[in-house]
Amino acid sequence: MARSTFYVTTPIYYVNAAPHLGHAYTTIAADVLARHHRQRGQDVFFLTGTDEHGEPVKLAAEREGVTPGELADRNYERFQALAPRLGASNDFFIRTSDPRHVAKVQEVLTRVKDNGHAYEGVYEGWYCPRCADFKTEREIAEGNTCPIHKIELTWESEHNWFFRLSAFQEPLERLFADRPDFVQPRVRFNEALSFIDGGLQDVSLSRRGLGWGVPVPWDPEQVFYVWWDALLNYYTALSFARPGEDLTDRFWPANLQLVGKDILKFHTVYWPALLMAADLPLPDHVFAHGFLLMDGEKMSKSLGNVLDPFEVIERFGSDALRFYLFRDVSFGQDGSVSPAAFEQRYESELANEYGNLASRTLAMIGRYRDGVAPDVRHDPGVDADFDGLSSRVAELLDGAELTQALEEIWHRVRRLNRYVEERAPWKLAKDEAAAGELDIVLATLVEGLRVLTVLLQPWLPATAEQLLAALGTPDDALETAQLGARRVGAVDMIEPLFPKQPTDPAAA
RNA sequence: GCCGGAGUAGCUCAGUCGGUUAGAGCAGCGGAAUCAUAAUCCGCGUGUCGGGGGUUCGAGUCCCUCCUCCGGCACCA
Repeated sequence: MARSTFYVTTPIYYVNAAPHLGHAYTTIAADVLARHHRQRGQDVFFLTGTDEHGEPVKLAAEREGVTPGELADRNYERFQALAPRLGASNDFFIRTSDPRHVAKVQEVLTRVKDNGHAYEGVYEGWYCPRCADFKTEREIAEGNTCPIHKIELTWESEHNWFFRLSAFQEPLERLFADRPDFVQPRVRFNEALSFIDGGLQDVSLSRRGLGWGVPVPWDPEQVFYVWWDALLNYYTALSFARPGEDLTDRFWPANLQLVGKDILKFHTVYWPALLMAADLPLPDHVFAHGFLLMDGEKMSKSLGNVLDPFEVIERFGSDALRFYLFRDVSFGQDGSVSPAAFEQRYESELANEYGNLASRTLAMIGRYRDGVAPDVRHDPGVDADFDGLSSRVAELLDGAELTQALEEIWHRVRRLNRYVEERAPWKLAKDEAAAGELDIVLATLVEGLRVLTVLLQPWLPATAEQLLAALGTPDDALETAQLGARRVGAVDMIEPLFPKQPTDPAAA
């Protein structure tokens, strides 16, 4: 069924703004999937990076009195540093300012032109001389002025290059008809399709006089409109991510491209059209996730109650953030997050349910069996609860259902806590005659804990590594996520996995 | 305006092909237990499944209609 390779991408992040929770969200989602597919033994490539060209970067640089390249360098660092802090395992980090990317973009877009999909045309519109760019209807401020420079706009026309998007009307309609899972979730598929059904018009391929971008090889006074340059990163990166090696044939087309719903159109209309124009195969799926809201509103720093990923990581660790974001908000939909909700989940689920399950299990093995898990088969009474779990998780993650998959696993965390109460090992321990029964209970608990930890690894990589090491079963391959697939022996006593934290008064 | 979603317990949501007394988590109340990070477990819900109409032996689940909220409707990276 599944290919033996798995290529997943995040959007490349625009260096004009600082990294925030939204960036962390997409990166973590991609990472969960990348880690899961590695657990399946697949050859995985996970790409993220920064988008550095375009007018907004140029303007921001001007404001700060630096060159666009200097601004990009500075902000790139912050995004590049974000991934490891999130526990992300990306295989490469692309910058669109990389000369190898630039060269590849030129190569692909030249082919698009050679294939007859580019033509010279005239773009007309309201123009701001200071921005050196055209303004769209929505960007025009009161009195026909530039919202940035507060000066009057002039009606100008510019000769530049156009991409024949209209020629892909029918191919795109066919794509959406043939592949109902090309765009996920369904609501985004509908949105993209309705956009296409509205009739596609040609779009600018290049901009004149901007300077900060990928030069058009056949018309050096122009640079490619930043979206084309940006979209192509998913393809170009493979050609130079590994020195001396071209990974393109191995990983292209991508299996899954994660995007935010705000950039749906570019990834589900422009992008497949561009690939078709360049004779390149299309990705299997584009998945658009929703927005994280604060108190039901789009995140806004001015409100001051933003869930700051760096602060959360600082206090609770990256695993806790990774868990929370997919636990509290159904992946694919919009949902609210807050520091208070985070702390609630952290304490009740990570500390009390899962963390404490590990603590009580290890403590009982320590206390009753001198730290060695009994070498007996687990209780068949829990088989029904674990049978098919790992394939169910895999099936859900194939549909990028990160929240549902996590929910399935969490049912079993609760199941094991219930099992402890049902069997009351502390009572069995007082009865010599029940020693065999106690062995089974302890073996079942530790084995169940091991299986769940393997399954939780994509969301809780640092925790899983630590706990599996303590159990002496470091293998986290998905095939080991079956009761009885491994046998735990001597275990190490470890500190609480998710120690309780004093409540942050600012988070109330 | 057009198109697409959504409206289910106080809160957040699940409900696959229509079928037994509509579910989960959280919050609340009561209880049990003591292995554990005083962590866990059990019990407790008179919900007009947005309103109305229809199809059906039977509808939260299909059809019509109305109301409310959200999103999309082109160059914003």
